[in-house]
Amino acid sequence: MSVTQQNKSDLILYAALEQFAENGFHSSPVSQLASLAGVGVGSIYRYFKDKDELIHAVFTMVDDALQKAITASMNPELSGRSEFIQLVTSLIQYLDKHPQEFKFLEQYYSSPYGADKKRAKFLCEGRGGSSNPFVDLFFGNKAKSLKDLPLPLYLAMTFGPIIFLLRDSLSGLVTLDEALIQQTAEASWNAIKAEN
Amino acid sequence: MSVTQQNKSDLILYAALEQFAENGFHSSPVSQLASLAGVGVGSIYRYFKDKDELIHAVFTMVDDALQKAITASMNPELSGRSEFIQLVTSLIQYLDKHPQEFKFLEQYYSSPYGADKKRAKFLCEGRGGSSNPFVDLFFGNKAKSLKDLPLPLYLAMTFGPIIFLLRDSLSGLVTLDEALIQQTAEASWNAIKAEN
DNA sequence: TCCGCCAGAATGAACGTTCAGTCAGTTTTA
DNA sequence: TAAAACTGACTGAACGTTCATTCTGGCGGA
Repeated sequence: MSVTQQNKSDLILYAALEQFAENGFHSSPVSQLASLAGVGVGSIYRYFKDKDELIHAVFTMVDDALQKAITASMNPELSGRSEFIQLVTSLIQYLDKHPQEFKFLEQYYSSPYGADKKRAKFLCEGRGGSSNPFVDLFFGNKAKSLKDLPLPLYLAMTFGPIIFLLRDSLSGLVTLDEALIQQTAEASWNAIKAEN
Repeated sequence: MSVTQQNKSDLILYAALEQFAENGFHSSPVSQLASLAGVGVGSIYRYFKDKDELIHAVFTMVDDALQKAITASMNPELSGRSEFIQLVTSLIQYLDKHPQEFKFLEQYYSSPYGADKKRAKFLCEGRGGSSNPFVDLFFGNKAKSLKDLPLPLYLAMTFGPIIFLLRDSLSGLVTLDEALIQQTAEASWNAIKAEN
C-alpha cells in the first residue's frame, strides 16, 4: 500500500499536532515537522500555503474530533443536572485522554490565530442549526433548574475549572480519577444551579 | 533630575512588561524593548544577563505587586464566606484594572519559564510563614464552612472561573461590572461551600 | 522518454547577543 | 583654578544563528 496524497497530508497534520503541542508554535521549525512526518520540507508547502495555514488546519482537525466525541457521548434522555454532569464529565475525560489536543487548543485560542474562533464560539455563530450542546443547555427549556446568570458566567463556571484542572493534570500535579471528575462536575453544577 | 540607574532598570522593566503583554515573548525583539524604553540595545544587557533573565525579573515585579495588592485588601475580621468573596472580588478587580499584568502572568505561567513557580505555588512552598491567603482559607480553621474537597479542586473552582472571565473581559466580550464580579464570587462559593 | 512529485540544499530576513568606540562626569595634576 | 587623564555607563553596527520559504535536480510511474 503506497502513501496516498490524503495520507501524506494527514501525516503532516499529525506530526504538526504533536510538535505544536509539545514545543509550541514558535519552537516548532517547519524542518522539524517535516522530519517527524517523514517528509521533505518542500512537501509541506505543497499541501499548505504556509505555516499559518497548517496551524489552522490542525485546529480544524482537532476541533472536529472534539465536537464529534462530545456529541457522541450525549444522551437525549437526560435532562438538567444529569445532562450537565454528563457533558462536563465526558469533556474532561476526552481532553485528559488527549493531552496533545488539549495543549494545542489552549495554545491556539490564546494566540492571535484563535482570536476570531473564540469570538465565534462565544457568540454561538455555530453551524446552521444548534450551536453547542452546552449553550443549548444554558438556554434550553431545561434551564429552569439554573440560576439566572449571564451566559459568560455560565461559561466561566463550567469551562474555567475544567481548563484549570486539566492543566494541573498535564503538569502531573493531579491525577484525574473518576472520583475527582465527578466532584468537579458536581461543584460546577452547584455553582450555577437554582437555589432549592 | 537625571535618570538614575534604578530608574533605567525600571524603565526597561516597564517597557518589557508592556511589550510582552501586548506581543508575547517571542514577538518582542530586544531591539524593540530597547527603543520603547528609550535605551540602547546594549544597555539592556548591562542590567540583565539575557532576555530570559529579563522575563523572570518582570515576573518578580508583577507578582510582588499583585501579592501586595491582595494582602492589602484583606480584612482579618471577616471569616468564611465573606472572606472568600472579598478575596475573589479584589483579585478580579485588580487584574481587570491591570490587564498587562494579567496577560503577562498568563503567558509566563503557561510557558517553560513559569513551570517551576507554578509547582511552587501549588505545593505552597511559599515564604517561611503563611503561604497564600487563599490556601490559608481552604485549610484554616474556618474551613468548616467548606465541603471537604481536595486542594486542587478548591483551586480550580476558585481560579478557573476568574481566569476565564478575565480573558473574556480582555477580549472585550464581557464587561466586568460590580454586579458580575459579585455573582462570580458567589457562584464560586456555592461550588465549594458545605451543604447547609 | 516524459511528467509530476518530492527531498533537501539554498536563500534571505529576523533574531539575540557582543563589543569597540563615544562621551559625560569625576578625579588628578600642575 | 584649569587642563589633562581617567572612568565606566552607554550606544548601535556587526556577528552568528535560526527560521520560513523557495528553488533545483532527480526519481518513479506511465
